[in-house]
Amino acid sequence: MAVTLRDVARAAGVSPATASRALSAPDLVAPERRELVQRVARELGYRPNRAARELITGRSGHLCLVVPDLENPFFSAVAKAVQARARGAGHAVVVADAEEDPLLEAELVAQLGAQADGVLLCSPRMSAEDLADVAAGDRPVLLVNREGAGLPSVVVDNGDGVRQAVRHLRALGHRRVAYAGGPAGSWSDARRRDGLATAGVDVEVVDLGAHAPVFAGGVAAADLALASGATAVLAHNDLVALGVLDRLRTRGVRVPDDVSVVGFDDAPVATLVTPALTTVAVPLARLGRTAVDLLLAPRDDAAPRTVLPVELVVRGSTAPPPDRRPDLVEPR
Amino acid sequence: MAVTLRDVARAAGVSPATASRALSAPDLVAPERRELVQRVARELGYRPNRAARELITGRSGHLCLVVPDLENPFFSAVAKAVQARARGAGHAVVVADAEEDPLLEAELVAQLGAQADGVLLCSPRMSAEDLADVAAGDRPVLLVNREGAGLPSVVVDNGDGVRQAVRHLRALGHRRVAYAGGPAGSWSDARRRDGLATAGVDVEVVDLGAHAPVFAGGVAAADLALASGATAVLAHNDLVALGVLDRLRTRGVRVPDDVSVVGFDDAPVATLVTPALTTVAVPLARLGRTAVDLLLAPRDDAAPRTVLPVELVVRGSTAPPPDRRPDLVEPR
DNA sequence: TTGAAAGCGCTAACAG
DNA sequence: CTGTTAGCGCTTTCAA
Repeated sequence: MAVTLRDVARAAGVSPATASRALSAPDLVAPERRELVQRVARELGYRPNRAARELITGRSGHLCLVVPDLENPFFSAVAKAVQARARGAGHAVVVADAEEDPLLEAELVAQLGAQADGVLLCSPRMSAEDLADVAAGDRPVLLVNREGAGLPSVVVDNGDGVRQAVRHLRALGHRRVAYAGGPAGSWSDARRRDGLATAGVDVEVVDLGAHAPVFAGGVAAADLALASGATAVLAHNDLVALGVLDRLRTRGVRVPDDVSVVGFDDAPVATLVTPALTTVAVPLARLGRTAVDLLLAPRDDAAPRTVLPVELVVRGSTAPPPDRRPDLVEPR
Repeated sequence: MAVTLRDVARAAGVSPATASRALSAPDLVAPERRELVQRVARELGYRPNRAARELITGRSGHLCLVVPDLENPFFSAVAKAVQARARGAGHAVVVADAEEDPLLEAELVAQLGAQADGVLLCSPRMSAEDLADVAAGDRPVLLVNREGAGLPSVVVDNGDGVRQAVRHLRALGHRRVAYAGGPAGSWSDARRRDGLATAGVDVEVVDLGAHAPVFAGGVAAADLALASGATAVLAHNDLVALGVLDRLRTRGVRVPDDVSVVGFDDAPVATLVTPALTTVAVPLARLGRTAVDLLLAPRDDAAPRTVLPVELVVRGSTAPPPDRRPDLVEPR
């Protein structure tokens, strides 16, 4: 059997209450007894029983993180940061993968969130109604990469991101840009479309429709992009951009000579390919850290809506369009 | 306040004991009362308090998964599978990222593992001694991608993997292959070196030394590989292989025309690049699922040591070496 | 088959 | 500042 607080108290010659206080609220105990208890606890290898503590305090020491897909580098980056920050704050993290399924997502939140000190909902795919239901619970919930239901949130400036991307392409001389959008219900995708509509530069944007936020989605989008006559493709995220890149290459289209490609997120994969991806860098680690800080902070005022800045990173996948490069040997 | 078992019992007109049994051990309750209680519980939205249950049963309903780096696609793939399988078995998963740090790893296992129903240690970097300490605890521990300390384990056939890779290269005509190894303490890396030594084919293997199991490690290894005069590089994993690919390209070396590259794992990134990576496919999801099954299975016999098969997947990054391709326009 | 009662390990009043 | 007491929500003897 494990060492209990009673064992420590007995060995230190104090009552269980004093032992408890010496470890959990040191200020309430006389210095010498406090240190005695702490020393004894250490020597005995005492580890508080979380279940017992939770039963009375109502706090489990667990945070719950729900993501649509752990294998997506965006989410694994956030998960890593969340996990690290939570550990620093004395919390363990229960991670749940919703498999891009809105229903499973809602169920996971209900199940796992119930016994957690707080829930981090990352890019939730669930409907606004389900989100409102989630928000109605008593435990704190924080949205990452989505806003809504009056819940506190951390997002990035999606509109500014696409604006930076489009301006970059316009500066290179592109006048017709295709947008390979993300999944239908994606909140961030909607924000990016808004940004596109208000980019304020003389660029025609062709909407390629919704695509799964993965490599295969990009492959499908590439053909549409080519058919659209656009000279540049802005992808929902880096994975999609990579799919575009791959398909273009398969079809004999050179990047960036013939077509430019821009990603979003700056996930680690962005620099794993050639040409390296020009992309809108999202502060992934900061997103995760901020989420934990906000979730754990005392909720004094109204639900805070935090917006983190993004920054275009120009790499090898963007260049002037063919018609702007008369120096090319074979312009077509 | 949440709905408690007492509430359910009262509403159903039975004692708390009966209500408890109706939900946790249905066989012990008369059919009609059982169904009454279950219906009332459902209607009231009753959710058992895990802490209270754990306090008495000793089971938390949590598994603990410790990985060296959540952002490494190998581990995120395993984590995803573990999480899915655990959910199916009614368990939540606490995920911890040890940041490739053996000390932090040991600490995490001690902290988080203590109150979990079982611990999944994936590719642990810790010393054999620390591993033995971990094994000495009372809760079940299962090793993934490592064997040792008399603990049950699930691994893949590393030796067979490198053997398949080397035979493939030999068949293409390569006679000098460089091995870009993984981190110094890596168990799987040691197994692969063993496999290399006993590949049983007429191939000279050049050891490039230890490298971080990430992109940057491969970049460093590429220069060594070039200097070694090898015509093919076998990398510790796909990330390293991608680093090799990138550096070779930067230095003007064509893959696979001048040098062939083989990865290990077949992580999703393997098909995201051009040329797509020839690699030893590891059944990542199966690894995770098997780990959960074994951890949760009643430990009847001695610690099982499961070995999963691997399979070489030939893609575009391997081809005959230059001297075997006299048809090339520019052999050098 | 059911209920009463005890208690898991810990913390939070409440006195002293 | 410290000890006594009670009890968190649940399961599990033990009797009935």
